[in-house]
Amino acid sequence: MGALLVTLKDIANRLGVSIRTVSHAVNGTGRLAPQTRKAILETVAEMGYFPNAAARSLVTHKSKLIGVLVPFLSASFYSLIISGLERLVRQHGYTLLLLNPPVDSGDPQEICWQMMQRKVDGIILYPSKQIQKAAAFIRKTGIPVVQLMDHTPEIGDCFVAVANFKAAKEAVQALCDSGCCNIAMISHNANSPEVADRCRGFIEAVSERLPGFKPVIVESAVDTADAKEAAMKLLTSHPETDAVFAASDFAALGVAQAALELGKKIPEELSVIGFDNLDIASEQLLYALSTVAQPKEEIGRRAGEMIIDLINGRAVAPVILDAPLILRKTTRNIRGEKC
Amino acid sequence: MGALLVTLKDIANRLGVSIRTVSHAVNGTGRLAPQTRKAILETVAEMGYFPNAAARSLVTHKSKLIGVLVPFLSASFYSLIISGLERLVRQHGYTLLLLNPPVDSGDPQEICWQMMQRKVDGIILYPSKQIQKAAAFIRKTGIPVVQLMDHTPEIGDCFVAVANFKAAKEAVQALCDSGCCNIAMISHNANSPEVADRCRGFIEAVSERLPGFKPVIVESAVDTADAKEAAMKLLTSHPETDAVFAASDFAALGVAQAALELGKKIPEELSVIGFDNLDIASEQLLYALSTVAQPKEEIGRRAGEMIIDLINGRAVAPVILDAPLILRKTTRNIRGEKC
DNA sequence: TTGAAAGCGGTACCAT
DNA sequence: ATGGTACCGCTTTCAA
Repeated sequence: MGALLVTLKDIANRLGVSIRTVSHAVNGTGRLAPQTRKAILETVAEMGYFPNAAARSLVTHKSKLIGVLVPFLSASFYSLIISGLERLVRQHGYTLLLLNPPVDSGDPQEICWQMMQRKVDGIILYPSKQIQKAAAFIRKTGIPVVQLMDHTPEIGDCFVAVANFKAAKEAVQALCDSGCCNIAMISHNANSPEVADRCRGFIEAVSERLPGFKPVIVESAVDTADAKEAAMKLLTSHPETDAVFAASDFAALGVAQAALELGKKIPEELSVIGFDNLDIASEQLLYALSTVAQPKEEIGRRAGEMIIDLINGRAVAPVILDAPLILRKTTRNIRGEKC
Repeated sequence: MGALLVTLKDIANRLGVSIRTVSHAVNGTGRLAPQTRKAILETVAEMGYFPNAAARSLVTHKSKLIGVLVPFLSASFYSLIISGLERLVRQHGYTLLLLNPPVDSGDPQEICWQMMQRKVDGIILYPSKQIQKAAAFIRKTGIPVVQLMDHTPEIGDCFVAVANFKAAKEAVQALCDSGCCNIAMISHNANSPEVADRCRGFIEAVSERLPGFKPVIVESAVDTADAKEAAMKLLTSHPETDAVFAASDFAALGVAQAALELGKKIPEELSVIGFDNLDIASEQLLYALSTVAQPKEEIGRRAGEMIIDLINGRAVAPVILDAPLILRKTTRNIRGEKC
């Protein structure tokens, strides 16, 4: 077995050349005699040398590290984003540093510190309430930041998000088109702009298509059980409801549960559309959920491209992706008769 | 605005003390006059200093980084493991370096290189076929490794896995107990030991409880559509089948789809048990899937504890976790009459 | 208790 | 085309 730690110097000594020469051979930089380079590369392979990122980082002031800060890893939502992201940045020689602190707990500064200490070249994060508190701190470091899904100006204005308003509006329009005229919405208590935009989209679609109709919007947690409870109240107090637009797939499933329990037929008596297109939507045995599909991998990919552009000093514009509506079994696709 | 890069030296100069003194103050090491320490800490806060991990790593030969190498981030399976893992290691001052290379493609050595260059203190990985090729390389570096879910001796013998054999056996026994006597299994073509153990558990349970019965095992990909196809063949060629044990939740769902399409009632005419307990199992509207629950977060947590013990030179023993059976709607819980 | 200084493994500038 | 060398920011002996 060879040395556990082969350095440039070791190679240089072995070949009787200078460290600088070996460095250039390894990096493919500078001008070197082809023969010299070849000899070095052979020795490098033979001795099992690989560069020490820390040493390199220390002198170049670059870490080739990208910090990722997302709230949930659970629901496969951010996981897919990260999957797309990882792939892209790796192609550019970057590696992900993954932070996944428990939601809204712990000192945001402390979390950021971890990334600062590592001297990450860029940061990709979801601007949660908690993180927003560290906005000034993050900004002051001057490290490029790409925000995900949402966008807080205090942190910066590079972000990749989804056209929530448009997507929601289209979903609700589709509901109208299929003949629904008593459409309600299940929203989420978070005062997050994404959800707010979905509400606005809902409201605008309704007011355009169903003039005079006063839609009801109820709130629930992003959780099937809680949404079901909310939906039970909604559907009993407003039995005329013939469609529900939910701000998440979890909520949509809660609605469907409630409807089923109340003996409402889906989609004949009640249409349901969710948001996100998680596995739980597509993999329903019966009642495969109609939903607004967030392009998760693409979001990750675009965020990756953006952060790399930023790191390289290129100008970038925010990216807002369309989220197409996927009609499955919880909506009537045939155009029903108008109310 | 202050300097973008405050160093120990800056602090030392400002206070007229030596670098060493500041270093000790920051790290809480060494003996220092309380007043000196206090003054330094104040200046540190004031100037917004934070240590440079690269510099520190260079001299300590420790990176406080743990490399994570898992195949899928998609199905929320590894995501949950990582979630549990991240939380634990962060409490110990470690950060995760996340690698998620496309399954079975790319040079395994190259992937490992990324971690070696970063001088990760420990590695947590799923020993895929691809990674196994780099076993010797990994081993030679002497970096502690904890394997997930499976275990290749060439890589090492620290791992946290699940008692697949036992869990599968218990699941099938439960099927027998509920009165099923024509039990089939959908397995997966991967020659992975985990899946093989599930098959063994299935076979042993069947041969103990249903002497003389020759069970059929068919294979499919870990994919609803493919499993459905396999199940269609199975259920039509063996219409007497009254229960299917699937090696994954996806496969189980495929089976259920096939059954429904063939007009078989679940669970009255066909019981189905899956494996993993993913969201898609628990969040089924109808037919909430009975399944073997892999304790994902705990797997992550235990792997985290193990790698840290390893890093600290403590002795560790492999961990094999139980995976409890969760009975939901796709099994008859009432004890049916024996065949 | 504190300071000076020697590296850790690289990069890059300045000579040669 | 190549060698010598001054750092990068930090930890850690060794002296004082």
